Amino acid sequence: MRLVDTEPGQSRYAALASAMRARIVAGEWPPGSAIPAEQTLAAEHGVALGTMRRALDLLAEQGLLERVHGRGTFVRQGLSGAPMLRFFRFGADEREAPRSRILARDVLAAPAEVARALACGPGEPALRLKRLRSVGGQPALLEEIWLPLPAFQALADGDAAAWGDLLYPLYAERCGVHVHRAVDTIGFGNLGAAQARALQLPAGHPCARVQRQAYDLAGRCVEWRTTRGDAHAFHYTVSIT
Amino acid sequence: MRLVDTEPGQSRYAALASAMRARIVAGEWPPGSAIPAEQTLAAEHGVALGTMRRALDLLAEQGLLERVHGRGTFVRQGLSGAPMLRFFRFGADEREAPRSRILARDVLAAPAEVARALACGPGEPALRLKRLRSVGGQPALLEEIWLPLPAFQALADGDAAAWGDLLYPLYAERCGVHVHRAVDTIGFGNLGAAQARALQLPAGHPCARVQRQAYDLAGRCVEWRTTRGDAHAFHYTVSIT
DNA sequence: AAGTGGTCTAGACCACATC
DNA sequence: ATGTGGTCTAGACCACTTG
Repeated sequence: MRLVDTEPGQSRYAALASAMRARIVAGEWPPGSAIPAEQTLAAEHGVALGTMRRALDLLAEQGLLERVHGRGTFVRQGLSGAPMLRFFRFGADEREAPRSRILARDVLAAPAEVARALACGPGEPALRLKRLRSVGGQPALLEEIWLPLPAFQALADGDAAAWGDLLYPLYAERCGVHVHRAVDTIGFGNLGAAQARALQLPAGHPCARVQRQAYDLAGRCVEWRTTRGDAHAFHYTVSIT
Repeated sequence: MRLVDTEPGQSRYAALASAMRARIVAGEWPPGSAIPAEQTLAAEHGVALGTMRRALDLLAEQGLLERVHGRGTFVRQGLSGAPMLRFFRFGADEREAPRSRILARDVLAAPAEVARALACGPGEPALRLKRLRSVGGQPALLEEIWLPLPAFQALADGDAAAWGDLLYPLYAERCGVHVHRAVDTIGFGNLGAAQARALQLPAGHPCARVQRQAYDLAGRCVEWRTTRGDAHAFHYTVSIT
């Protein structure tokens, strides 16, 4: 029977949740796989079923686990799509899948801000991508993406044209990196000359700027991205309570 | 003992939650007051304590109730502040409370879009406010606010200069309207000449536009508001999982 | 001390998915 | 049929708040 350190003031189920989180982050059950049944885990930790359920519910709320009635409890896969387009409304048919094209791929010294976020030494080499996303054949979003380098070496080589339209599944397949959480910071700016050209807009045109930092299960920042698109196409809804 | 219709496929606690929601919306316990103890409610409905707790937890998650250990369970007051400024970063000292000034107050026929949202007949009279919010003495946000009219008659009369800096507490005190939920839609645009003048910016300057619809406990739209501020001061962070 | 919500238990039974 | 998660019960005990 596994014992759990119970800090005073910490409830049993919270301690159990931490313990389970540690086992998941350590890779005991890889993303997408099922963890043992509630009964098994409860017995293993010597607690009542309800207490273990409470712990697992907590982790599910936090997005670490996914519970499926009748099938089991699973470690969540990475974020499915890259829902960058949810911030924009372009006239084109929404059902049509957006297309991606890699405009540039270079190994460069990361700027200070990027290096700090990615936790690689300042000036250390990183992989930089420039990417254009199109909707209905029209250029819509321009992205600049920084990836830390030993981890993403697999993307520095090979044919980028064969990558497909979604990056996160690619990260998972080719580099074993699962994006689990992301923080987007929205701001406003103006397009530089080259950026405007890529988006077929006049230079200096107003743009919405979304700066994203993406994290894996262990909380490491694994992607630093800036996305720009026509400010007039920007549209976002927030519900507050 | 109160009985609850249990639709097939609906769990007991969900049905209980609906029943409690109805009693709250009906005003059985006004905002800010405590509801009876869990034990009492459980007995009243003839269910186990755990089941009633589950129902109340659900309503708490939905923001309808607020649970306080040792004191009781309370019907939530309206949204505390009007956190419109969370969308912006102005240079001024953040600790300093923003100030408000009413620029105009008129009873007018509501435009079609507003009338539809407020569920008053198109062209029926409504109260329109124009309001300027300043931070550190500098004009920052310009607001246009529409309120449905029999309900807000108390604000059509009296001295608007004495209103103070927050509107939602005012709605509660003077009109008995509690704002419980709001939906903000963000976009970018350009300032008209008069708007720019009020904000001390050049005409045509880019602005962020936040369109808010606020709802009371019963789900009625009780406020329609558009807020504009310098697009370059706009700044918002979203976490996704 | 009394009343409130929060935690934990042990067990029964139900609903869903799979073989 | 079996195994999974979801619901519900009845009760004990703990932690926090108030008079």
